[in-house]
Amino acid sequence: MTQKQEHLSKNQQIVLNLIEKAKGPLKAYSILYNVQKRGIKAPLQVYRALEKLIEIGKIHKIESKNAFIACKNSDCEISKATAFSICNNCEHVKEIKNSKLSKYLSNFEDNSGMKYKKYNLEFFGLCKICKLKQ
Amino acid sequence: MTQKQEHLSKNQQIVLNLIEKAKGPLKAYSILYNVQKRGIKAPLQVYRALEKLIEIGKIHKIESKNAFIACKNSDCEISKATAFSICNNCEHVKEIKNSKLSKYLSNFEDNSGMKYKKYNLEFFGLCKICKLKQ
DNA sequence: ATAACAAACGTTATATTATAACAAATTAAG
DNA sequence: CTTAATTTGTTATAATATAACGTTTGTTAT
Repeated sequence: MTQKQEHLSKNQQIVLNLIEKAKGPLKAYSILYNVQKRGIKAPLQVYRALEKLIEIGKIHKIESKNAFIACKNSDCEISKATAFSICNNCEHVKEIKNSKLSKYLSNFEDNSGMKYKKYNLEFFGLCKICKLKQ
Repeated sequence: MTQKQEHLSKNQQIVLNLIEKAKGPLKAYSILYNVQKRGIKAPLQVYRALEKLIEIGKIHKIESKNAFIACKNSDCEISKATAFSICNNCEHVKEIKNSKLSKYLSNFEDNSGMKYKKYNLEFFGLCKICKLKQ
């Protein structure tokens, strides 16, 4: 039994704490500004922590926003199947937890002869609240 | 009858020609270097053309790569439903044209009360060729 | 044709996002 | 304990993208 995900380093823990407390996805440099009081001084320190946290599935990158969000699903698993809903108006982002969807996509095959090991899906639209406002 | 997509401007046409000739996705600055002989001098000229071409559905952005690829599907439609397969080894990218998949995703609803207008899906794995090599 | 408006252009400067390279310190495993 | 692997700290720089401005071109409606 490996325990890769058990012990986070100091910087990794600092960055993860911040991301987990946040209401939405955070950008790398915004993370940097917010952890400077905790001793992290350079972008690279943040990016290295982010890289590791992504690798072990604690956070995900929202590619269309270059931002990072805590994993709310299967906390300690390496994430190779991610789906998000993104509001075009208020920018609210939420990870979609839907077993039918994930089953469907994990088993998806086309005629390319390619076996997919990982996917990332981003849905865009208006969230409930923004729909009412408009 | 609008004809938005009919007439591309000079810069838009230059950029589109290059992307359509390319074998894979191109990065913005690589596009820039390749169109300098045609009179485009600044990044912004490229980015503006890209923005327009995306808007009218002639090209797509591969978000995980910050790269741009010609649309091979419904050429002149504004694209709000995109799916790609990406080889982790050779970086080969291909747009997935699969009506079952697109129907499934276009009609997808979860319990968030959000109606999705657009999605982008990226699959990762090893392509046929790279699978053999490894 | 021409006025009025929108779209695209050219240009300079700058903002934002991310990585290279290297040496030192810390931690995990044999 | 000592070797290997990981993480750190640091400086510098690469890569990606947009702001702001004034000009030019293209469209539409008189």
